[in-house]
Amino acid sequence: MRGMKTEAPLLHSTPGDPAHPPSLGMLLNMVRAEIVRAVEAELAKQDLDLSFTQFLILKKAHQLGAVSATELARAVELDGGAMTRQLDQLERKGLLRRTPHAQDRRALRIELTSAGNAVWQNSASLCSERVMAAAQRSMTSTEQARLHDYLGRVLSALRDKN
Amino acid sequence: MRGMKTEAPLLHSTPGDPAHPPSLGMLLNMVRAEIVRAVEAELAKQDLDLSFTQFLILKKAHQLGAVSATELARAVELDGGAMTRQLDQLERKGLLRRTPHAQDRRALRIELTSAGNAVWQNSASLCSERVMAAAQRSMTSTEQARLHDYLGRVLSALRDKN
DNA sequence: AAACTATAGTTGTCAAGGCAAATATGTCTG
DNA sequence: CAGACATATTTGCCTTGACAACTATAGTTT
Repeated sequence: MRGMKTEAPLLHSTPGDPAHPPSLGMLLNMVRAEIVRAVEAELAKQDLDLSFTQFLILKKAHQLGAVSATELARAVELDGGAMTRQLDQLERKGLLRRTPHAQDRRALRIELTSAGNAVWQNSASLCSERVMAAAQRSMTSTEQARLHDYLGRVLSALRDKN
Repeated sequence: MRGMKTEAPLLHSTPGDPAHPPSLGMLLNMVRAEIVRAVEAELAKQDLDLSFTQFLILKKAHQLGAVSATELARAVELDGGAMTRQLDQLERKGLLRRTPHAQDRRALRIELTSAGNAVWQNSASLCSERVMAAAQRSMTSTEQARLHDYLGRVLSALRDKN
């Protein structure tokens, strides 16, 4: 069972060892990393100084309208503490604002500023559209739907485990 | 009920969100996060003090046999500096060892110890098998193959972009 | 062989995210 | 109503991973 094959597997490995095809988990990791990288590259090309996380926050803030910080955090799957700090940055950039929540004095109301809306609609959203189009261009729309469906099923299978 | 503070922090799947189904990128993120969480939970249940990254390093070290640190880093898609520190930890735990490479005095030869091999074969590998089985249990083997295929195609589409 | 250039590994630095504690406020129960 | 408990946000602490600088060694060129 020991790795007693021919000596010197040591130099020059090209990404993609034929003997060990990437597992599902590895593939997910790689695809996700590639998407993040591509989106950030597109954002930089538009001279937008936004991390992928910040991009997601803008996206959700635009989708959801006025929400609390916690709701936003859940929407982008980010820890509450991390969200506070990202909101600090985005507020400093003038892209969103925190206002007190009318009914709940613990909570905030997070809202895109007009600048934030403009950045989203005129630049940032297009960046992700380009990347996602590139990502899915090798699949028919049927296949795209299937991929989506499979991932959703994998997710429920994992979450329903207990 | 008393004193029960934190349950699963960010794993709420907000059911009331029909207007904005998760995008492909978001789905990938969620599935990956769920797999990482599940594998780490399984590892902890076996009293293995291993992070997901360390789990991956063991896996690849077992798959590849004796390799250089750089090759291992590429195999798990980890930065070289981060790899150094993970190797420090795994060596301290007695799971692998660094020996000088015979032909290249810059390089190392990373090898699982017998303890490392035992941990992998008797515990750690089974953890991921359980998780991956759970993840894929809702799909037929045809569908599993298709999912794998689609992800591979998405990956090449993104990488061949330039 | 000397001079470049590339590569392996280590280390320092930094930003990001997770977790826990703290604070303020809301909600429920007896 | 009082007290217990839950929730929203912030902050501190810690770990991780990316990136860059550095050292040592290989390989290549002249």
